[in-house]
Amino acid sequence: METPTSRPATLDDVARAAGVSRATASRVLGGYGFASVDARERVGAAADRLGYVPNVTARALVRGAGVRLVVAVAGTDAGVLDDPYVDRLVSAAARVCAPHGVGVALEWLPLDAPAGLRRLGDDRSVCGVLLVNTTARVLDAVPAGLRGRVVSIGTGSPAVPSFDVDNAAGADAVLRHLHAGGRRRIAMVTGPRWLSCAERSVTAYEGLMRAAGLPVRLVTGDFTAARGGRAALEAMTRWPDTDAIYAASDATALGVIAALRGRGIGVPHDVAVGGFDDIPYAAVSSPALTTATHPVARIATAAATAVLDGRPVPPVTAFPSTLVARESA
Amino acid sequence: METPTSRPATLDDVARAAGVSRATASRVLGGYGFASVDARERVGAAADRLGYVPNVTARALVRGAGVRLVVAVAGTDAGVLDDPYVDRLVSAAARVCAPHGVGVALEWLPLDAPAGLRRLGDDRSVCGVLLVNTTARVLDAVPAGLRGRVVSIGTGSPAVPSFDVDNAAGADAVLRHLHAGGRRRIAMVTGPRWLSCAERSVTAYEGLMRAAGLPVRLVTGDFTAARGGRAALEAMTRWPDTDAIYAASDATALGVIAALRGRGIGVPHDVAVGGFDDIPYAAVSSPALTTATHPVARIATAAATAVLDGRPVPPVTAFPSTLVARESA
DNA sequence: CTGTTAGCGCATTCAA
DNA sequence: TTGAATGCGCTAACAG
Repeated sequence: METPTSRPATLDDVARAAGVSRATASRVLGGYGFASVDARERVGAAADRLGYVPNVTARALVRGAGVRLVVAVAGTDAGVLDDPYVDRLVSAAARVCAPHGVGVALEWLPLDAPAGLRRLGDDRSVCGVLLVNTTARVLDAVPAGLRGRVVSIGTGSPAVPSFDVDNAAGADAVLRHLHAGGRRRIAMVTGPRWLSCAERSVTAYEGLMRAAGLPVRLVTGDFTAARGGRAALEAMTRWPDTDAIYAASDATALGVIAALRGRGIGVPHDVAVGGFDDIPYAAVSSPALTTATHPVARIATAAATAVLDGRPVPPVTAFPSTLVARESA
Repeated sequence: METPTSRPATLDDVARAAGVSRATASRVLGGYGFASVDARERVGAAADRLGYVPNVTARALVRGAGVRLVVAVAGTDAGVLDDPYVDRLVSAAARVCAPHGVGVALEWLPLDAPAGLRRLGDDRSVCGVLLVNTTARVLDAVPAGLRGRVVSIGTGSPAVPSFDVDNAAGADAVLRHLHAGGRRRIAMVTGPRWLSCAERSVTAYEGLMRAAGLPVRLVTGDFTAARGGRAALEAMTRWPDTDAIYAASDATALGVIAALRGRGIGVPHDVAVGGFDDIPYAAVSSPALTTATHPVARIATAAATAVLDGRPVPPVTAFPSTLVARESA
């Protein structure tokens, strides 16, 4: 805090003020290598007297490290970025990255042109990539240069470790709850069908229905409330005796409930509704939504931490999803 | 795409492959300065043959530019970061920053120790700061070194341009709607009282109530649904004849509605409820929420763009908020 | 334990 | 119009 109006202090300034060489200053400030107590003290004092802040850019350059973590969301159009789920991922990642001097960038990865990934691999300023909404095609397009610094929030591959919620278990829990409540004609509003991690809950649904000898009633959704509402109406038209709807996301479920209400169908009296995600509004909706947890922030935190640390990661890290029984089912 | 397994190409590689000097290659790739058509062609060809991607880190270092945009959220504790509003801001900023090679970091700024701002000002790797939830104290703590690269999402100051929604107009619109619907005993659940941008809607409320000769009934909230619910109960206890509640945020309003419902109070029949933000779930809640718009993503986009561009910015950029009349009022 | 020496990859003077 | 040289701020060998 010596000269408030001048330019920020550099390592050189600190070294000079402390009467040591730049290398020594670097060592004590960096915390590695040897340094006498005396040197340590003087450098430390000089540093905070001058208000020294290491220049992350220079450090990254010389170490060949990156300064950006890219969140790449695959999808048919840039609209996939307009999703509270993505917001939460990015925000959690940005929070983890901050203390490391790393920033987060958000990009859309065109589903049919995953070649954009090559660019990321060749960009030395990128310290890691978080892939979101992966497909087999996207995973195949991951360049070798990205190995070890790319993870998937969703389905993984041999080259791309996965960090994801256990969709199947979550779906299972909600569906069993529906069944335990006496529901026997359960329709499901899915997520986008191209999304492999969302397919896991569809698989769980189909498996459960078949095992119980119940009809399989699928309507395609896209995780949005608007589409959920339309899907619910479609389901009730095609199968009027439906007594429960399982939605692949809470947003979808809220849309389903709103549409049912609009049709004068009582929830849960006539039709029970279950969701997935346990978003904040699930607790205050009317009726309060029965759903399964989805620890989005924890997942993003773990994923970002993994690429920041750069240590080897198990091929798949599954985060449990547990039932939250409320009023809608 | 010459040698896929080797290290990413550098400017040197491109220059060598094109048979020109590094300086020339830099000029044509950077788009500035002169270069013969021939040189331009050869460098361009070499660049994309080698899959050259400029190293943002090196570029930033030499130009003295930053590589990170820091979103600093002021608050009493780190919990302020757990807010969908913050998520949206960060996400929108990360989207704008991506094409510039800039990443976004998210930090909590302790309300009583805004000295952390000095560190940001002295950090040469920080290209800009987005202040969120500002107070006078925080604004005063903005170091001179940050001038020109810091903006506020909320209240500003002579040194910190403001980008914010027109809270007063939004509050005004909802309150007038309530009044037009015949409500005369309108309570308000506020945001945190230390938050100056949230106080603007309180001021609007008080002004309107006084002008209409109506009672002022304030309960302090914190933008959350949980607190909104408790506040609603408190209001109905203190002033049982209350016929409308204006909440400073949609989350609060949803909490209010849930609490009222729990007490058997009909919305909007007994008590009308208005919110602010127009979050996605406002449209599908039951009853659908009457509220005013809050273009969070647009605000963050404009704010981030302003600091990235580095051009002078007007002291305050207000984003309009308009009424969305639905069922709750 | 410490200082000297080399760069990291790039933009930008200055001369040619 | 181009190339050679310089340095952004820092870390990592290396030699003292």
